[in-house]
Amino acid sequence: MQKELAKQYDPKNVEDRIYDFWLKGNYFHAKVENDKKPYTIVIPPPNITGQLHMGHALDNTLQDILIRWRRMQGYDALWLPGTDHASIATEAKIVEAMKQEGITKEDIGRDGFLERAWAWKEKFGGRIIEQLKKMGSSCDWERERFTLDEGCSKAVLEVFCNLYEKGLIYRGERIINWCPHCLTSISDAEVEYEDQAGHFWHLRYPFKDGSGYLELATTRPETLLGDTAVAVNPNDERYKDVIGKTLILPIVHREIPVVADDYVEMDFGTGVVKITPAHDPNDFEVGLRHNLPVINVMTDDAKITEDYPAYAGMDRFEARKAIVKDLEAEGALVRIEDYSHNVGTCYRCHTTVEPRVSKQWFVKMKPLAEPAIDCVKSGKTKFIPERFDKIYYHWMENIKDWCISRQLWWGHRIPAYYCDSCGELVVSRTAPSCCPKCGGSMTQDPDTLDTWFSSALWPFSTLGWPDKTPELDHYFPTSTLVTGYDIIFFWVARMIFSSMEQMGREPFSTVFIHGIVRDAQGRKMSKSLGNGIDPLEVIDEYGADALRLTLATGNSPGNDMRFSDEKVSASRNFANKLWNASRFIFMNLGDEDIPLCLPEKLALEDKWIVSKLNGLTKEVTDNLEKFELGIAVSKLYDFIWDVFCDWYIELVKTRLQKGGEEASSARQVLVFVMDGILKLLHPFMPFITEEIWQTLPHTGESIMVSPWPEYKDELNFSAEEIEMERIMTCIKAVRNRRAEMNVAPSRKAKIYIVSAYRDTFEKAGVFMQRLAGASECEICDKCDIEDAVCVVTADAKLYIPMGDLVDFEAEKARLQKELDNVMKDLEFVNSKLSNENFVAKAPEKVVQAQRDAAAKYTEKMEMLKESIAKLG
RNA sequence: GGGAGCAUAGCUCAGCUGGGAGAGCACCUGCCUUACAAGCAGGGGGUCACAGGUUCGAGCCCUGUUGUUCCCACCA
Repeated sequence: MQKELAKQYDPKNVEDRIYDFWLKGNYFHAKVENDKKPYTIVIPPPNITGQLHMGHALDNTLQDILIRWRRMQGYDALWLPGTDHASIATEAKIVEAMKQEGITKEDIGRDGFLERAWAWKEKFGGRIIEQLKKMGSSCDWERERFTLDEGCSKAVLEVFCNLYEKGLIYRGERIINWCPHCLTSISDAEVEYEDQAGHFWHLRYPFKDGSGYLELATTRPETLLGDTAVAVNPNDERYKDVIGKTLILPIVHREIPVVADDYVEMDFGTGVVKITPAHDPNDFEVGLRHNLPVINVMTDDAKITEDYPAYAGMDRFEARKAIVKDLEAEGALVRIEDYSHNVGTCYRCHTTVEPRVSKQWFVKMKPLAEPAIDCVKSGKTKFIPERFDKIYYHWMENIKDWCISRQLWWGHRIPAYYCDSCGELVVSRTAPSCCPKCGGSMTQDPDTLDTWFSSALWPFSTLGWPDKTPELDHYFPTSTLVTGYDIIFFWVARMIFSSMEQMGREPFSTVFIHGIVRDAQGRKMSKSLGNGIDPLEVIDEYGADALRLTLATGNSPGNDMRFSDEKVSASRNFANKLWNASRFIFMNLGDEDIPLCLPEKLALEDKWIVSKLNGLTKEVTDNLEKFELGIAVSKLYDFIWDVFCDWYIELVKTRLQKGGEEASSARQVLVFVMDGILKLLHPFMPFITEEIWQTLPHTGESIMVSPWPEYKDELNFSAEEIEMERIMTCIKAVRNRRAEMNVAPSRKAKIYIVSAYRDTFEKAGVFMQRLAGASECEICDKCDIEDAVCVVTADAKLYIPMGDLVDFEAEKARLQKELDNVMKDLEFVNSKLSNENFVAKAPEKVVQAQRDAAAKYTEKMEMLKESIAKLG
């Protein structure tokens, strides 16, 4: 570590050095310490792919803030699954290693979905780990990857077999959402609906007996090929007589029945619906009820099958055109209507999904949902903010079975095996050598599991489950899950029911939900819009600390936030301010050893700042306790900039210049307060605080493991706070007046102070000189100076003789205006106090506050009147 | 159709359990005051969306209205 602060704050420099320092010290390694209270945060795995986006940056930042804070509080804080996820800067290291190895983001895969993690490890993991070692990393990267890979696979296998044995996993023919582009099934949660302009094609199906037609409408005429019935509502008078009759399906000329089913709504359209069990979930249900045949008319990639030679091989949308044309030729098309409707699309590629009948694996959700609902209802798991409870309940209560099989090549294979000769199905933790029934050879199901199936096990699979490990014992259930609200269904809900089922208890006690990061215009960042901002580029320009501060500032739970360069730049400016304040302290340290405690004799301003810091410590801790990170950090920002830099440092400059005992105690207080500030700020801005802390006098090896400041009653000096603020009010008032009168700062003038708080203002002389342009200060009982500007505060009257600068008329007008304002204030307060209801019903504290205010205003009014009278 | 969030200064947003409205950025004025011009001092600027209600007192609580964003479900 260097022993001096550079003149210029350079985030890159600071962050590189600190990062290396942490790595060499192995600070990121969590050890299982059973005598310490555990604090565990669950994190999602996708980060390691290097496909970092702002959402990850936000996740990481909030998680890291909490972890660092808890660690400083003495918890055994672990960030799952890693021992090495220091912050988003970790990602920078990985990306750097990738660069060195010539591995591009494209090599890793375009999306950064969870599945890629395993592919990533297999293909590039080793090389990147080697490179990281070469770059000086002493971290146990291998171990982290290990938990990702083998450990989790074992857990997945175990859970799948458990659920199967309990009858909670079944294989069956159902309608599922099929993505013709990805060529896989997707779960309900993975379907995104979007409004699309389309048409309503009104068709008529003739009766077989020639007795006319039934008219109906469809938005997807191509599915007509698979129609196996037409349905009406059983209570519909209009169609009472046609139920049971036979229709001729146009074009195909197949005979289909008219069935009655409650599913049909009488007042929508004509009240007649065509039933295509193979291509619509509702129709499929109707089909089951009426024993209708299921006719699949499309191939995997949504082309018409060979069974319909006229359209075979046509894409579904081409086929639609062709079929409409043929319907028209046949006279079956009545009319076309414009219609806007919701179309389901794949959340990855946004291809229109095709509902499709196929054999898939499902998890029975009803029995799993109940304990999961109870888990939140009973408060074992709490959402922050609370309103997300409702969303969660609603989803859980209306949940359908979860389709978990995917036709993708990456991911965990389903541990199901089929006999090649007799078709026997075996689900097993180990591959069976032969069929238990006929002894034939067996083949494993080629399907893989939904990525969220394994992610749902994260809170315990990463801790070594199903083995009994000390980690699991110590850290489970975990403390906090930090994630965005967009992921509640995908991940959070599934972790809860999986944990309830497998572990018999909640996976975490708190779910801290944040919003999503939007661009400066409030739009969602997306690849198609090209408005995504790469956090690594932001870090390059402003530093990781600035980015973290930006993401933490103004972040209230559950709410979205906008991201803009201006905000990061403001954060960087703050870092710079802190840097310069530290430099100031550093420059004034001298050669003597500064003990890290308060001096015995504290001046007024010392007590003021110490007391303020003490209060801040309590507030920030309380805010963090309530997950109000944004509020906590803005309080720190205000304290550091306004209170510490703009006031305290300025207040002690004179003492420092004077030297001797007074300077020495000032130095001690400066170091003490700065130490507190740095610790409170460390979770938010770890790099710069560590760098500064290392340079200033300190105890301990790293601020990361130094104890979190605590509120202490004996450091509460509320009387001195009030006293100091009386002086500050005067300084502000004088500055204000001088600015109004355009008095050059270089022009000093004597200030006479008349006040009942004589003792206080006896101490104010130096401050008035340095901060209020006073040449000297005199406390007097009464002031008879002519030609003086008069400044009045609630506690004092200050006279500044400024000779020819004083325009008596203007001065009088100013004082009169001030008097008017004070009288207005007084009137307002008095109106309250004269209201009997107020005095009777408001709490005594509030009433007393108003009485005090009235007294203040009266006093000030008297002083102003006196001054005006004096001016003639 | 069901549900949720948001509406506060020109812009982006804070405002904790109700006690005379705040920050950052932008703007205006004056300052290179040996930590900092990425700065310092000062200033202007708000009917807290609208209408009712509860209360001694409402930006905050209740009801309704409007605008806006999102989530869920889905009628062919």
